[in-house]
Amino acid sequence: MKSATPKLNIALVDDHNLFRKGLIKLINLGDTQNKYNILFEAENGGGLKEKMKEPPFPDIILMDIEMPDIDGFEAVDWLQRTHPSIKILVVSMVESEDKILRMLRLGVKGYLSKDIEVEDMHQALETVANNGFYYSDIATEVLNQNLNGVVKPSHPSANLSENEREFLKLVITDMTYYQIADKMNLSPKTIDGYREALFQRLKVKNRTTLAVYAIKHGIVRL
Amino acid sequence: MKSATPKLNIALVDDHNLFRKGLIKLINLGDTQNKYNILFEAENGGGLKEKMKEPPFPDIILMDIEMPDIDGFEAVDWLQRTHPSIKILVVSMVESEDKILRMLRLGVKGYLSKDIEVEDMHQALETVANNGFYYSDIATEVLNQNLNGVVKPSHPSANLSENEREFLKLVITDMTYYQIADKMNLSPKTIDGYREALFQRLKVKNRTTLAVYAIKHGIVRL
DNA sequence: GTATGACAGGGGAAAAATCCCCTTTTTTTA
DNA sequence: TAAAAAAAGGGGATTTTTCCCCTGTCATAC
Repeated sequence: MKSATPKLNIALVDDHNLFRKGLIKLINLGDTQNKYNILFEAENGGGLKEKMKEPPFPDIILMDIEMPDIDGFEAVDWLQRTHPSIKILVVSMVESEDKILRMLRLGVKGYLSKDIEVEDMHQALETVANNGFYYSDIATEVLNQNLNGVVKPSHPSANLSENEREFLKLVITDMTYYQIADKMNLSPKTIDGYREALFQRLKVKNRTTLAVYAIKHGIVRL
Repeated sequence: MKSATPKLNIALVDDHNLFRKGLIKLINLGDTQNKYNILFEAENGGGLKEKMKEPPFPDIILMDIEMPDIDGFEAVDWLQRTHPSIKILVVSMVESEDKILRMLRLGVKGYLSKDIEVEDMHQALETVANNGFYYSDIATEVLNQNLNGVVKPSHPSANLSENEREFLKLVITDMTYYQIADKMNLSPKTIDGYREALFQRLKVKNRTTLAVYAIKHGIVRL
């Protein structure tokens, strides 16, 4: 059977064979009109470049981010420069805002989390094939916040005094508050005041969670 | 068609829906004798515990390691204590020697990397179903090295008991030791013993530096 | 000028963490 | 299977942390 419109060629770039093979099954499952053709698979950006040396080229590429050697960012960047007409749909388990934003800025047509429903994946493929854009919830959110100049309700960790930062550096050590006071040439009671203020502002309940907060938010380095 | 032997019930524990669904397709693909039945899926250890509250129980569980909340290690530990007859086949992209070894020590029946061939996955399932063991290359290598007494100056954080790891996860929260004891169904005095032992082994002097150590050495995730 | 708020400091008590030394139970191993 | 080694638990004391309420100082805004 020969369809009027030629099939759409799809390529998969992901470093886990089991995931690629499963994804192929899922794509075919939803491809009731038999319009998709899996052109090739690659394990990483390097493998992709290899396959892209000569035609045929895919119309759509499903791309993971975390891969050995040449990762998704590099691969997408390279694709946009060398084959700008190819539509890229990112399929990744990465949920960090930074990385999502970076991918969107590179101009990908879609961003899917790996824990979406199969139907959503089909929908995304369909949309992208028709020159649309498809972002899963988490990516949409990130996008909106950044378009609307949501400068982010200034993180509480943004406005710390110098003394408070110094105090936090010492909080993650094995010094007692009394020793910290001594080192900072302040009264233990003043230190107690810093502690109390930080507990409230950063919404933590004890010294340990304060230390964890400081580390997690990069206020102190390990 | 009714087979003489009842079907083998399989459960999948992995936090990525797309991977689970793909894996199901791949399992069915190789199941020419139609002997496997996917009993349920779970997103993490918590979901697994939920499903394991009452029969029917699976015969084999395919388990990922990295999952939110209750991870693969905890889930396997729990399973071995509560349902020791269930066969566990780890399917993970984790390739760190430490973690592979830890899983093997927990007594899993098999260890598969996510980038194996589909046929190998079928083979592994078959082998485990028949009371065998199946380790993919990387796991076999790790196992051999350690059997041959390639000791490796093991980091003190390498040989922590499961209870100690669980304790460390709770140490970085705002729970008191009393609450931790309660949650782990142990006496506060036992928890105090864990604390003391870890202080000495990891050379730290208080709860805060213990938490910092655990974070710095990747024993707990933020 | 005075109010307001941020910063430094204090008293005192309750809660939690830390330490030291010891017993029982369970598991491993020789 | 007896001995040894972990693991679990306990008593009790000391130190540290946490909390609440309160005083003075200084600057800055009104």
